[in-house]
Amino acid sequence: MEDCYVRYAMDVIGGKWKLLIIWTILQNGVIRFNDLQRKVDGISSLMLSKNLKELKEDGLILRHQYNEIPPRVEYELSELSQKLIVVLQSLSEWGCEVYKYKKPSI
Amino acid sequence: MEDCYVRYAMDVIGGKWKLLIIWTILQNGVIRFNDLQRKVDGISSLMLSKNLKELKEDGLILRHQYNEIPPRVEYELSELSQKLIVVLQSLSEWGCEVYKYKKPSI
DNA sequence: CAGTATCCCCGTAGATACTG
DNA sequence: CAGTATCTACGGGGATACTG
Repeated sequence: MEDCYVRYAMDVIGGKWKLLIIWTILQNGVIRFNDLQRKVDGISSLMLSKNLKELKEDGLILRHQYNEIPPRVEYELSELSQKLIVVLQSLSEWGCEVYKYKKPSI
Repeated sequence: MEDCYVRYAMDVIGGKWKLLIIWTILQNGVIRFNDLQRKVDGISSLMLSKNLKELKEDGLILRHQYNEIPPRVEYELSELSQKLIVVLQSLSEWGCEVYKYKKPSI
């Protein structure tokens, strides 16, 4: 089935938070855990932690850990997720058309 | 937040079956309920019914009902979902890169 | 043929508390 | 600062049975 790579992509960027996290890192460049939590509105440290871990395992973000006190960990986008941005833009345009279809009254 | 149209798109094509259903209708053109169920591997009539209903409400498919005996209902893709195909192809290419990242051993 | 009604399971998301 | 452990809630997805 030819759509299985699409399914694969959806597995990796699906869920409630992942795209929001990627989007936030995109806008901020290198960013730390607590800064990220402040900017991704409403996310708990648990969810952020889980999602960052998965995104890292899927190769979408890079994690840099500095063994300092207090601890410092920085996150940034990988090349893979930067390629994703273009795709998301076209998906966004399509989503906009869906929106217009569903709200013709506005 | 600029990604909300993406979220909107994901809401509409998300879930386990929707892309599979769209893909199947794309390959078959106009198609009937039971034919669709046979070609979308593993789907129950309940799930197919639910998903077709939502896809229709979101403007992705067209439903033609003929009041015959036995009843005949045909489904086909709308223009909206045909525009989606191009986007899905680029998403599929990206998903393929993710796949290559995760399985460098193969 | 083309569905709907009902009940159930399990995985994702979240709240709370705690730690190196 | 940067997380993890534990428990709970909710909803998508599914099995089964039934119908115009």
